[in-house]
Amino acid sequence: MNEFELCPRFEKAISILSQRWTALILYQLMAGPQRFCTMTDKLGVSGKILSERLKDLDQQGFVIRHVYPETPVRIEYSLTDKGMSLTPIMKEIENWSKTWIEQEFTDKK
Amino acid sequence: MNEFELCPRFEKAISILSQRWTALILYQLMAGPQRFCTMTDKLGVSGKILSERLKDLDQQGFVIRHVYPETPVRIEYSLTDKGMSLTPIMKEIENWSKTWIEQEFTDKK
DNA sequence: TAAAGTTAGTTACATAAAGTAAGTAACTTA
DNA sequence: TAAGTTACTTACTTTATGTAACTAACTTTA
Repeated sequence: MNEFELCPRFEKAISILSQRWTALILYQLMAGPQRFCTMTDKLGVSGKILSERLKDLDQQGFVIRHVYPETPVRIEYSLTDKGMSLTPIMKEIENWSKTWIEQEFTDKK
Repeated sequence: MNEFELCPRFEKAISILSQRWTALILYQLMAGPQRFCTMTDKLGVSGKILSERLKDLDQQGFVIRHVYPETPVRIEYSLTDKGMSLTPIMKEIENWSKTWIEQEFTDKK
């Protein structure tokens, strides 16, 4: 009916990026390395989910976890090259939202 | 701590695109107008969810529903300008996946 | 004319994912 | 010794998704 077929790599990319919170976490990290509590505060994500996502993103090679044995311990998460490589996608979404997302939505949660 | 703040429009864009199946449905429609059963077949999404998503996407102005009173009835969904405007984002994701998604994943569901 | 087929859904129920809030470990400061 | 800090984890509730059967409206076939 249609010669157009879903590319498995595209599907996989979408399945990663469309996990709830994942894109926002990666976007947040594009501003630079950040610690756990900063991210929960800025994103409004629970510790439980942030913990899960960072573990996944670490395993998938998007994020690195650095431990600084200060007092109290400081743990920073930062993007790998793979994580950084998503920047053009995020910029494209950012750009799209400026044209197509109504002002009204900027007041809503 | 950081001058970088989450833009509400970006957040809204992400919340739309990261709904499960939504991005794949929009991507699929970029190939041209399609009917309900074609989409369930090609995407592997259940009728229940496809129905929900198409209703939402229609209300949000991404998709239009056309009824052709043939026998049996033919209903086609197509993208509006707003739906089409997501093409650069999809292309960017497609492009990213070619570099960063391993071949191994192309065998997995 | 009754039975079966078609498309585009909906409904009821089961499972998986996410949200909430309290708890923990390891350490320090008051 | 009590309270504070960060980075989590655990137990429980709510929401979202998956599965499979069912429906409406119409037509074709036996």
